[in-house]
Parts: sequence; structure tokens; C-alpha cells
Amino acid sequence: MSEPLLVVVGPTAGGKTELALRLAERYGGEIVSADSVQLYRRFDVGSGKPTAEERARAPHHLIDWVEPDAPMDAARWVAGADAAIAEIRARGKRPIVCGGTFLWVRSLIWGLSGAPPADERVRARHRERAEREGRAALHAELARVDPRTAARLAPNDLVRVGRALEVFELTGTPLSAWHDAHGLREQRYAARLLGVERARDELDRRIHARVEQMLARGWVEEVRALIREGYGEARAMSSVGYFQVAEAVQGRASSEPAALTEAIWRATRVFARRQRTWLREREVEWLSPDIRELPGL
RNA sequence: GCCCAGAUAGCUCAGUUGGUAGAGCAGCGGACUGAAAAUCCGCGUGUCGCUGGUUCAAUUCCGGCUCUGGGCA
Repeated sequence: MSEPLLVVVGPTAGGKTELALRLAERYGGEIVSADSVQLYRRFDVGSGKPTAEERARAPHHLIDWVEPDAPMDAARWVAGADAAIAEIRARGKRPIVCGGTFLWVRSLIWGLSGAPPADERVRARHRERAEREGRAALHAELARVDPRTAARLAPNDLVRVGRALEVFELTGTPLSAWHDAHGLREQRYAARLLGVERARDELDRRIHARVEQMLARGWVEEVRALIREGYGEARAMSSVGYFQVAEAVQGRASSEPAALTEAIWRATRVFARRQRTWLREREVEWLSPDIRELPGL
């Protein structure tokens, strides 16, 4: 296996972009984004995409990668990231993965089970059934075909219960068996996870400042245009912040600036907490924000 | 100045036919194998505005006061 893949992780607004750029400049790197919103074109202001100046400091990959209504999932992203990493290495450069979508990062490093991709028809049927009979009905059925998965999932967790049911319907093999076979046991890349050390109250302030900056840069106008052009139902429109802006634009929530800022700030803080939970217990090297060199490189 | 309606968790509010109270959101913690910025789970003591009265017992009923809306002057 070649040298360890550098992977910059951490909560939103924590300074991942800056750390990744510094490493790229110092070690001849190119950035591979692991971000489930920045990969969409047109979702610019609110996704925190690197600016033109930042992008000039190092080549970026998988940003503005697909149209807002393109199908996307962990496996597709991993395929794109594999290709980008191979390309970068072939050029003799160093890939630096950077992003806050940790399921995708984990899938890149440890892979996914052999279960098949989503089937939209099956999902539509499940949604309809949950609507009619309640989520508990789906969970009860899962308990019959895959009791182990049912036992670890909350009946209300429609996304996961639906996925487990879908996998069984598609393959006749319970999801728990696919997971047993895979087990997250084999690393696809040797990797170093790097994060920026940041106190919580400082992160809160950075989030708040960033929300105000995004709104000042025309976030509301961006969302209005996206909705006008038919992207109101795009996956990324339900992401943190975009959802709140869309609610305000469509009159379902206050569009008064202070109220909107507050709503986005709160949603983002909640998100940052979930990201923290993902990272806890993982082997992340937490680095000082002003670090210039990476120990061991 | 008068009349009406409010005052209960950080916020918005419900409730107690009198036995000291509970939802949503926020907050804090957690889960996560092809939707992941998604989805979901757990955690609820707060002078029930202040002050008198009635009562075995008042956040609840009655009086006064304060504040906030709205109306009338």
C-alpha cells in the first residue's frame, strides 16, 4: 500500500478548507472534496465552497461535480474519489481528501458492504406504505425478515428501516448478513485523519459569522433562483441552512434577517454536534489551527 | 384614566373541575454500512409575575399591585 492518504475532517466552519490548502501548498497536494452539498453545481453560497482565490491555491476535485438533480450516494462518490485519487497520484501529486460527510469518508477508507444500490421504485412503495400504515408496519415486517437489524433500529428511523427492507427485497439476503460479510474489516486506503483543534464557543462564533457572511453574499437570491428553475426539491435543498432559507423564501418561516440568521445558526450548531459525535472515538489527529507542517511527513 | 386579554422551562405555548405541572423547538448526550448537511434515539425542578385573602392544601378561586398586548377615552 502506498503512503497514507491525508484526510482532513472536523465539524463545519472549523477550518478544514484552510488546513487542507496549507497542506496542499506545503506538500504538493490536490484537494478531493468529501462534501455532500459542494459537489452540486449551483449550490454555491450556502455550501461553503472554497472561493476562487482558495481554488487558485490548489486544484480541487469533486466540487461542482454534478447537476443539482443528479442521483448521488456514498458508492458513486467513492467511485469518483477513487478516480480522482488515482489520477492525482499518477501525476506525482498528493491527494488530500477534505470534507464533513463522514459516512462517505468512512466508505472511502473501509468500503461498503456488497448490498445493492437504492431502488427508487421500492423506496416510493415504502414511503407510501409508511404513510398509509405507519412506520411501525415497516419495522414489524423487517423484524420478520431481518430480526437483528430490526432490533438495532428505531421503528421511526424510516430511512434505515426502509433501506434494510429494500436490501432484503432486492437480494433475499438480510442486510445484517451483508454487514457480517463485510464487517468494515479491510482498509482500502491507509489513512491519517486530521482535524483542526477548536474550542466549542469559538466554533459557535465562527458558525455565526459564516452564516452572516453567506447571507450577505446573496444566499437568499441563490435559493430563490434555484427554486425558480425547478430545483426546489433537489436533495441539497433539504440540507442545513438551505432548508431554512427555502422555508423563508417560500413564506413558511420568517424572512426577517435576524430570525433567518438565528434559524440557520441553530441548525448548523446542531449539525456540528452530530459531526462531533461521528468523530468522537475515531483516531483523529487534532492539530493546532496555525500548524504549517505535518509531523511525520 | 377606564375596559378586555395575557403573564407557566432559554423560546412558543398547553394544563391543573384546588393535591406544587408537560409538549414542540432550543440545549446536552448518543446512533449511523449505497438518502448522511439526510434519518433517528435518550435526557424535563421550573420562586407556574408579585402580594394579601379563602382553604387541611392555591400555580389553579377571590382582592390588590406590576408588566405586556389590544381597545375606549
